[in-house]
Amino acid sequence: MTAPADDRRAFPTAAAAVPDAGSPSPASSRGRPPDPERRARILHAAADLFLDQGFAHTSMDRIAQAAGVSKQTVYAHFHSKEDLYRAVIAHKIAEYFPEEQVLTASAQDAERALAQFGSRFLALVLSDDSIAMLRRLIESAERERRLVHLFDEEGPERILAELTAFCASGCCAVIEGRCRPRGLAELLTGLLLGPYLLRRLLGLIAMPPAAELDRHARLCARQTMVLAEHGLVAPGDR
Amino acid sequence: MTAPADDRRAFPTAAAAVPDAGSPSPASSRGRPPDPERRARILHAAADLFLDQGFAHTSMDRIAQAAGVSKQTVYAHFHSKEDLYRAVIAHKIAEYFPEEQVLTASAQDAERALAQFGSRFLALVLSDDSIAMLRRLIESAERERRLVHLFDEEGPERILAELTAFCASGCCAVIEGRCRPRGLAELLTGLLLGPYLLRRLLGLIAMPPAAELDRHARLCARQTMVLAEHGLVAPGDR
DNA sequence: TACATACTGGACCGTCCAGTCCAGTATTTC
DNA sequence: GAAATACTGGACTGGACGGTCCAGTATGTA
Repeated sequence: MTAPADDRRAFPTAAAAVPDAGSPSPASSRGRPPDPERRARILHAAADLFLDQGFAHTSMDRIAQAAGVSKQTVYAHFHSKEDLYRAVIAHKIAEYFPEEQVLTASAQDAERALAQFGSRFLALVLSDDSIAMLRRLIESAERERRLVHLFDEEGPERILAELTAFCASGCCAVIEGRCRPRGLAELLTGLLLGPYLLRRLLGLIAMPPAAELDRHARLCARQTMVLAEHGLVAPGDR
Repeated sequence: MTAPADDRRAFPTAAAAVPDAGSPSPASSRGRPPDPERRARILHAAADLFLDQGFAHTSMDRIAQAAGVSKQTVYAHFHSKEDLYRAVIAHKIAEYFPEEQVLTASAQDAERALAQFGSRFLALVLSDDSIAMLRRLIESAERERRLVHLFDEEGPERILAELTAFCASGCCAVIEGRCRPRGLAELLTGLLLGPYLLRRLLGLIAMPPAAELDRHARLCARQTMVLAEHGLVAPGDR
């Protein structure tokens, strides 16, 4: 049910959407061209291994083997292990947060729209793949500041911006004027993730069933509306 | 302002409060006894290094050097690198979550008590040391299930249980009967951590100043009360 | 004093692994 | 076909590091 998982062929294009930290030498147009299919296989294999074993526990030999490619070829496509790691994370970020608009502005009423948003948000953020990526991002947070910022801009910030725009739009007349829309967006996402995020990161619970997430999302939407009506929302500038 | 940091001498006793995964051979009472001071220094140095470099990036030589002790001595006190790591985390857990009762049941009114709890809770959980430990716990979550469960029982679960007990007690008459106390406790902690936890884990923000945390805690307490009055709290059994 | 154990310092071993080299083969452009 | 580049497979290097060994010294108990 989680979005990705089947697109082994989406790599070349998707990877281009991101500051490409990989491939050395632009190469001339003579001779045999590098095989994008191989590059994709390497990236895919590396993603699998890095995301569930972590950087330190994954060897380049293992990646080459899993990709069905010689180690030399891996190094032909990516300068170093760290480069490959960065490329994997950057690619995953692009993969998890597609351009698609998440909030349908034409929703009947605000609460319902927020609940729908909540369901999709939780399904995305709490998915096995997403949690694995977050784990890796957190473990290398000190060493990979750039990646973390890239993630923040492409992920949380973009989603929050969208949600904020929705809250600020005429769509939810009830809310307007009562509180800063950004604060409202942060409140909702906080409520949504509260009971799950840390437990999920620690591996204490599995991905909850969709029905449960839906129920929770509806509750959170309701809570958000009530708090907004009471003017009980923090200023948006955290 | 964060609780620990000064107690280099508290180790021997504190460490005993925890399932001791370290020291080999109970040893007879003859001959020179092992030096608890050295053991403490090792544990302390290891904690510093493990917590801010991570397991993989910390070598035993480096720990021995930082502790001012020979490598052999390190191995005399702890069977292996993993054992030492476990001992460090276990010790940190005991250090961060002291027995002391966090909630003063004699508080004037419930909301005020919850706000006070919130302040202390945030100061504890968001502190640099605590965040570093959480990072390590998350990064090794797949490999160290036992540690994670130990953490959960000694940390989050105990705090939640305390908070739940408080919510269930006669102290907050407003709330009673309206909703499950456990659900209320989870709601409050979720609201408290929402805007901070992930950003902190990712290193996107520094520890917020106490004044800000206080303000946030008061808001969360208010929000919790309002939601409770509306019966808008999830069942406690997630 | 005799014995047992702890500690030091440093050499040492085995392993793992990132990254390189190379000789040969496959593909593509000119 | 020729030149250029990609890919393979495997051997190889160099360094890092967990863990052990040892000879000598310190420090405790009987």
